[in-house]
Amino acid sequence: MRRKDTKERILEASMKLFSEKGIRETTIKDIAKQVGVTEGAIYRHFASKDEIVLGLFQTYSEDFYRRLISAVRGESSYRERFSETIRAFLSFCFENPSAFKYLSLFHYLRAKDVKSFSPLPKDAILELMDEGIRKGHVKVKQEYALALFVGLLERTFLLVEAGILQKEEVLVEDLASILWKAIS
Amino acid sequence: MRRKDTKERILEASMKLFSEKGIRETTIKDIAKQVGVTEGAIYRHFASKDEIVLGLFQTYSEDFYRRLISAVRGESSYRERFSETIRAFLSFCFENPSAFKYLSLFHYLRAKDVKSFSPLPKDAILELMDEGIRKGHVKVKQEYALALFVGLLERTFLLVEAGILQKEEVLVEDLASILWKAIS
Amino acid sequence: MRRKDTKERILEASMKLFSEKGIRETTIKDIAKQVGVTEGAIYRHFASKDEIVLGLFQTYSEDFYRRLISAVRGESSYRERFSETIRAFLSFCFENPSAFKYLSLFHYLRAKDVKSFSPLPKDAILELMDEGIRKGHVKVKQEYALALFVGLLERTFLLVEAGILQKEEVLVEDLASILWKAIS
Amino acid sequence: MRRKDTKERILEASMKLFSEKGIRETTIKDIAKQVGVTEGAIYRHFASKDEIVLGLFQTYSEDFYRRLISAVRGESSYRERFSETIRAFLSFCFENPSAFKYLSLFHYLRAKDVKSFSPLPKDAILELMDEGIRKGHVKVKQEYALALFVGLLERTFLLVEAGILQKEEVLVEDLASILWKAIS
DNA sequence: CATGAATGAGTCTTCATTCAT
DNA sequence: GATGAATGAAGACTCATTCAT
Repeated sequence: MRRKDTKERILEASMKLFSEKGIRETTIKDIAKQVGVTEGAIYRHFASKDEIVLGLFQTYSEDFYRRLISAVRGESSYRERFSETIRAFLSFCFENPSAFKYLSLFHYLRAKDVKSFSPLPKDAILELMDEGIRKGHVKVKQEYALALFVGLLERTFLLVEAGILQKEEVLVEDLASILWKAIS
Repeated sequence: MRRKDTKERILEASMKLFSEKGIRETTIKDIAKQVGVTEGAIYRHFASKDEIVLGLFQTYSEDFYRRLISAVRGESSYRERFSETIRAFLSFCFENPSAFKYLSLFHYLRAKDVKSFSPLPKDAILELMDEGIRKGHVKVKQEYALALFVGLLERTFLLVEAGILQKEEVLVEDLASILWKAIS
Repeated sequence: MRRKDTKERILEASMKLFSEKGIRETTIKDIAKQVGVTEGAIYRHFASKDEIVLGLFQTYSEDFYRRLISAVRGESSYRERFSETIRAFLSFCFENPSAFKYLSLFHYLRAKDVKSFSPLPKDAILELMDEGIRKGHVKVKQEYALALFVGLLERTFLLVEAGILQKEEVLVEDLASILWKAIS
Repeated sequence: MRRKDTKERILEASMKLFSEKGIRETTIKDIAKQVGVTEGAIYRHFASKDEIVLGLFQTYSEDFYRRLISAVRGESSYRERFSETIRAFLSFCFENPSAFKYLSLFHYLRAKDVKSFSPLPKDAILELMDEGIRKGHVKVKQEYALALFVGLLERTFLLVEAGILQKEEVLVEDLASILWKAIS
């Protein structure tokens, strides 16, 4: 069982370590130790450290996008889907804090590489905002709407991570009504 | 020898490179080359790479705070100072894009070290929000107000940096009215 | 990989080079070349150069002490053990000239570090002298007895090393009778 | 006054630092700081660090030799000159502990360079022993006599330096009678 | 004479990657 | 599949020495 998915465990360990200490400051040896194997074993599953770094971004970026887009394209009313998307965003953050932090870090350090991935999570939000503008719900510039949406949720997550806000206190409905007010 | 203050030029070059490529991925050699000296020369001015890293954070973090707090503690009405603070925030970002990016990156990579610096830019924003809550202008939780304020402005800046938004299109008054609506 | 124990060979090469050229003037590269590996390989076996330096002192200091103390605590008469100890001293020197020189050098350069090691070779000699004083064989101050014993033997060894005296000419019994006369 | 003999002060500072920390581990900057000038100033007086290192050995080695040989070639009886030489040896050690330690260290680290200096202090002792053998006072091999003489005095000095023996307790006459007994 | 910034050749150390077992 | 010794290219840092002022 354990042995089965060494590859999976390498990815998990890497993401954890990358998000905690940074990519460059995490060594293959660190990852190997965390997984419980030796350095050489990593190379049986990945051709290079960068393959892990890139693979990780791809995997989690896609996952994040899929969760968001599925909320965005739901069946319910626009306002309900608006809330659902916020919920999906925060679920992802709180279920995988390392992953979310890793995605942010990757944006900072590998801005150029980000461009080769598509679709990105923000594309889901943009789709939601586009629809809102077309339907008249969103009255501010699309870019501001995106900046507000992502900015508020990311910062909220960071405040929780920093211990300034308790996860339990973060209410999707509060955030949804604040954002809704801001953009309409 | 070349020009007056090599030390100043080392700091500038470092900030530029750090914000572009990351701290760890910028070498002393890179910095030296950018400045036009050899590696050894760096060490006449700084005891270690980390002294540059930390010094840079201190310098710009203080500068950013000072600009913000001076807007926050201005003479005019609360609403005017609210706008002024946004203007101060964006001025800092657009005048020193590298510096702003560097500060963000530092938060990601050296979260623990950040705690030893005080006051931090966000303390100025918190002061503004506190006053707003006391005076009844701000009706959402202080943390959300902070998250909204910083989140929107940071994201707006990043969109400009990414070329998605033009700097000329960013109007302080638009952002101020969006934020004002969101928090009241 | 080459032969069985690279670690052992690193220690041997280091001691040889340290005793010939000095510690600081021996580089990791020198050691690696002597062993037939590259610099990086050294660090698989030792965390730092100083770990080699300290480890070497510990190993040979202990070995030297053990040989001496076993002669000091032998079964035979005091006078016989006196000779045996001289023999043990010189055996160590002539079997491991590098080691003996290294121990001396370490005393000169790292006097402070020496204090953290115990027991030291001189403790064996002191034990012998103590017994001699108690039993009335040794009539000079303990410190002079120690200085004479170690001083004569060390200098004799150095004269051999310098080619002034031939190893074959050094007779334990001659030295023993000289020392015996001097201290009684 | 002070400024006059910067050269002299460089030599003194160097010797002190070399004997305390080692030659390689003392930097030109260390020396400059101790003297109260900057690095560049050193090079106005000496062409290189090695010129200091070598010059220092020459100066003190000669001085030591001169003091010893003047005792050896005195007017009094052999036995008196024997004591005088011991007194001269210890005077040198206790007046310039750094110098004596430096001479020893130099022997360890630059054994090959030592050969190019002549006469060396030990030549004075050898002359004394030669005469003793010719006149029948010394009955042991010349090399042993040298080893005993130098070995005892050096070790005695080191015991004082290590705080094991008090300088006041070291009596020339005690040492002289011990040595005399040993070699006759 | 002195300063101190700068050079450049090293020195220790790290680490992604390879490979024989 | 896994191990872990070894490689080799870099990276941070040091320091004797030079030189413009």
